[in-house]
Amino acid sequence: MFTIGKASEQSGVNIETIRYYEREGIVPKPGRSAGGRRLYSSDEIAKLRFVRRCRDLGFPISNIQTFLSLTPQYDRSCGEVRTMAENHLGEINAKIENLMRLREALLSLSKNCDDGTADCPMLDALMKDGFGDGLHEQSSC
Amino acid sequence: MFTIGKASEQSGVNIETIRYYEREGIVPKPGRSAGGRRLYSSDEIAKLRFVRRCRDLGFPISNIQTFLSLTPQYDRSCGEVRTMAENHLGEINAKIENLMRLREALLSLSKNCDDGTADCPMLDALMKDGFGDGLHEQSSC
DNA sequence: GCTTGCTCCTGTAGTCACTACAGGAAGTAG
DNA sequence: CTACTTCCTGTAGTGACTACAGGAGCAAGC
Repeated sequence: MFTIGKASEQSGVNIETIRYYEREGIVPKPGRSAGGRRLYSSDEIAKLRFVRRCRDLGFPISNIQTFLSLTPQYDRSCGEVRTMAENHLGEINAKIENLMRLREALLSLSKNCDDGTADCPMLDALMKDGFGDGLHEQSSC
Repeated sequence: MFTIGKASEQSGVNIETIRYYEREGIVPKPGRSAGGRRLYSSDEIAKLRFVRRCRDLGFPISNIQTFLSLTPQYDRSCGEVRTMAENHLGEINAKIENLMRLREALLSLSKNCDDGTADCPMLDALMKDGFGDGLHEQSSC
């Protein structure tokens, strides 16, 4: 059994975050030592690691809770997991697309700054009417 | 002069968000009508629109506050704006890269789900040791 | 046995950029 | 005058943590 510090080290989850996960019921409450300290088994640490990896992959906690509730009956879970992963992939793709459009917009704004005149063309353009409205709607390009 | 509803419509900033910007000192307090309602000039609405566009471009509020403080003396601002825009571009590029790596990881995880066996290989892999640790460090690929 | 220093405890508040809601007042149209 | 809409203030909630205050447990050295 490991204290929270070791569990944090081994799982890669911050100590404060572990306590937060416990408070929120995302991971089960661990046992305690005589002095009241949390004690984690290797399985519990593996669960923390699992949560961290899912978070690293960008899954929201709500998804991870579903994952954790599914894991005992693996045989049913695969379809659900796949659906959630696909939804998540869709969101990631949308985010990438948005960021790339945003990058283009920024580049086109800031390259004008090279001309050395007194005014800043970038702020100018942002102040004017009509630029960049509807940046996040897919109709305009 | 326009009420907050019209200002919201014309600037594209939510009513609650306008009040939030005022509370936080991001935009100056507008005048009030006899009955105590906020009244916005076209200039103030333009400022709100400017804030929204910058937010759409992903700038944090702190940057936008700098932009707004710079705009009166345009002649000095261009360099600073460009620096901030370039920093911001760097962050956007990093985000895009991370998301793309993340997409690859997810794809490679979820495509195994096709094989129709009872266990979910995706959750399996995430539970195991060694997968995906250091996803967000740039050393690993 | 005692001190030092580290780790841990609880509980609360702060982060970012909003968003939502409750309970009431002002303004407008018929 | 009534009904309806818009607005007001103030507070709390969102997601996923992070930080801090003030105190307690624990191990090692003297």
